[in-house]
Amino acid sequence: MKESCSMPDTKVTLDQIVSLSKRRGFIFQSSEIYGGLGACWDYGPLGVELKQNIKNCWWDFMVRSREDVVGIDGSILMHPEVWVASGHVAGFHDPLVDCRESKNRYRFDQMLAYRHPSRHDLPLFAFMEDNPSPAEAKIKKMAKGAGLEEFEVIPLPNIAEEDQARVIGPDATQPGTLTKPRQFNLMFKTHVGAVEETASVVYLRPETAQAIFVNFKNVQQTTRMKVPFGIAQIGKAFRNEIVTKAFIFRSREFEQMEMQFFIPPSEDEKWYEYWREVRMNYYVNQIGIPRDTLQWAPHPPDKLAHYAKAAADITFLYPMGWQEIEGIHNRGDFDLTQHSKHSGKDMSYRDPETNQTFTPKVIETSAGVDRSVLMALCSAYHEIEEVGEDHKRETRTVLKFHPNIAPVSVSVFPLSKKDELVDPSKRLENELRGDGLRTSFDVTGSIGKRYRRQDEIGTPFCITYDFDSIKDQSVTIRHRDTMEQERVAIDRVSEILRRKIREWSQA
RNA sequence: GCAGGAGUAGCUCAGCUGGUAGAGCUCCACGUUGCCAACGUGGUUGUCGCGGGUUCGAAUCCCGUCUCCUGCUCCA
Repeated sequence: MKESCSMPDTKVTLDQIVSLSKRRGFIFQSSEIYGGLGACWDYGPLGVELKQNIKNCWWDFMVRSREDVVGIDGSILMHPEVWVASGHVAGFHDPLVDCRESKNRYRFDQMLAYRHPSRHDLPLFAFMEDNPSPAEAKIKKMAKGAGLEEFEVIPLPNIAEEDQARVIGPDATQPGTLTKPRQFNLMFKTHVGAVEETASVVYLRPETAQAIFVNFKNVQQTTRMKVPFGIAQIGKAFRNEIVTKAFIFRSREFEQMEMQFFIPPSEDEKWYEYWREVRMNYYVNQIGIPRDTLQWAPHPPDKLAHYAKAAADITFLYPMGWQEIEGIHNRGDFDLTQHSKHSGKDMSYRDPETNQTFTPKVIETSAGVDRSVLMALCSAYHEIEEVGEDHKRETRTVLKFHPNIAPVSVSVFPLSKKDELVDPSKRLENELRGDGLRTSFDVTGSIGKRYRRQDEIGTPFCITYDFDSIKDQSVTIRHRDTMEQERVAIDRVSEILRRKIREWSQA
């Protein structure tokens, strides 16, 4: 019997997750043999199972188990006008300026500058349109006798090329530290049709939500759903991120799990509260994330997105700190109103009971699939120090996945590779697979090595078929988290395992 | 985007001031063992991230480039 001591304080690093992901086939870098493509990742055989389980979990919870939510699967390419209506065309094309001195970045079109009309020996003092005071303070110090009232204010984009070198940035002390404005197109552009013409430009959607909004009427009328009800969707979205980050946390191609819940205008506070609670509980109970590694991050009113009335993020304690895993937003009626204006189509809803007509408001829950995968990996990762009888210390790496998301639920081993054990254990595996369990089978190496392999990919249960099994028709179930073993009859294995998985959350 | 660090076997990494690549683990086969990384024997694996330059000769020096990590910044 070995003693084990868990070390929950040992912080997992992103490097450990990246290394394990590659070693065991969870996640590979995209196009690796060509040197990789920035911030793009491929899911391997175990990774795709984990990801699929996470998506299925979400879909079952948000759609199939509820009467008031239905699903859609919208196309990635949409009419370009959709992104004008949604505000993305305007919001995603900001010209930006960097300051080499202060390391700040500014919206070029929001920058102004104080310029002296005649004194070319003086610098130009740039400032943001809502905050002129730092520039004014600098003028007092540096203007060599010229008073503030002598300066004229002009937009920075109107300043001549040759004067750019004299500009002092809003947070800089030296002139000439601002870069030239650069246009960032955060939406991926492509063309419909084989011939590239301006008229054929379309975008890869930067969020899945718009497919839901533009289909609001279609879905409502075909399903005869009554407000309040929700429309859910899982799908890919694309953003040409300037800064990618932290493995699969922020990539340019990613997958979202979104639900837009349509409600009467007066009920938005109530439903906003409701969905925040539902979504937080989901991570704890369905995915098995410890509550103390999850936290709310409300958006302060001045930082809200252009569409949002209120918003809060669920954040998870990743190796790189607290980061967003899901956003719950009160979008108001912004989206339906915008699409109604731009398309000219009526997007309002008539309540059959009150006969009132209104544009529904929307509560959005928007979660990142890839971020959830990373969260699952980070949260599950444990290194446990084992001390053997010979006092040799060794580290056991265990992914403590909730069985709902574990890529493999049960692995079956014959104790020896003799046919008399291999054949019946193989039959047992097939039987379990037939009962809907995700199974694997391993005959190679020692039994201990096989347990450790399964630990490392997070398989919650292993079953060993030994020489006694032939006589007593029983096998050993070995538990990943406790390493305990129990002897059970073969014809009850499937039922017992499925019960353990079902009751896992309550355990 | 800025600053710093790093890219050598599937993984972790060594390889000094230039002399045509190495360890541990993993993996595979056979034998042995028979419930927690066992042992023995044998075996597979590298365009030293990529491109160019210097040199008789480059993993090593120089230039460029790509990718990853960390911090800052940004984020619908």
